Amino acid sequence: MSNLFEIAEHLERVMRRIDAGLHERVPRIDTERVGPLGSIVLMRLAHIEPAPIQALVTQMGRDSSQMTRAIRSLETKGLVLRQTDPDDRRVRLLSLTAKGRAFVEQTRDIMSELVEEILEPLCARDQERLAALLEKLA
Amino acid sequence: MSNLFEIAEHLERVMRRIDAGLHERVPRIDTERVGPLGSIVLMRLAHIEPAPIQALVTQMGRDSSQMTRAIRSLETKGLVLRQTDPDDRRVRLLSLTAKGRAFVEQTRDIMSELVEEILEPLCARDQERLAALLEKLA
DNA sequence: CAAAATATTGGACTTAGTCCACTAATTATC
DNA sequence: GATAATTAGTGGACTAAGTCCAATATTTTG
Repeated sequence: MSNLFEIAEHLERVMRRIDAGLHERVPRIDTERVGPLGSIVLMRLAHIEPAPIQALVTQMGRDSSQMTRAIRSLETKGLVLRQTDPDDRRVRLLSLTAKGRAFVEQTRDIMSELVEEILEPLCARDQERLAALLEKLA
Repeated sequence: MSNLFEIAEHLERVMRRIDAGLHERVPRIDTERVGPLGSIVLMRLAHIEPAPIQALVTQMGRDSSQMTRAIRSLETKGLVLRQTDPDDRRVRLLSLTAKGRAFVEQTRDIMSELVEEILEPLCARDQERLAALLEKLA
């Protein structure tokens, strides 16, 4: 495999563009001022809700005290609901509120817009090929 | 247009895997303890050396005082050379020392190894297709 | 009952990065 | 030749993010 590092470089460049694109969209995305961690938590939660805090901690590799604080902040902003799990009263099950769900939707829309911009140099068929390849990687 | 947000999600997942992979390789990569910014500066420099500090500041969108300090740190570690440009004695031209070049080589090797690991689910032909598509994006 | 797991709190700490103001040297401009 | 602009560096204040540690309360498991 001659050009593995070239692939790494291309990936890095694409990642940098995504980073930059997200950064300049922060004012439009982060209308609730939840910060980067808050956004990621909400996006993650949209996949796995209802989920115990512990699940977020391990899946995201964060510090549990950090996570507690991040979630409290999301809760006071009305984006997340914390309820004790009736089956195991030690755990708090997190779920998105309607407002939280709307936030995630909005974030997804803007991310789609960004991806569209980045994929612009590819024709529709190539875009689908790329999507298929990326899917295989996951 | 299959689903732009799905592509965004796949990209995000791949990026997370790269992040995680790099993170667990930090002890092997960052043998000179240059930190993440130092690494990026060296990698960037490998492309554009010899380059004035200003070029790094603008290309990387960093604070100039931060860059001055990062570069001084790299210089005292013997990874970078700072020489006044004879054509414009205001600017300092940065270049990699042999040690700096070795560091970049090592980093590239480890990144290649990581990319190889991530691309493992793809056959050789698909890997080449992916490389071609990513190249078009740049 | 003892041990383990979940969540939370408080505090100290590090790192990364930003922002600002200022100086010094050199070059460009009028 | 005086003045303005550019490049680089210094010092200091500041914020944000994240880590680490110790301790507690609650609940479940062995």
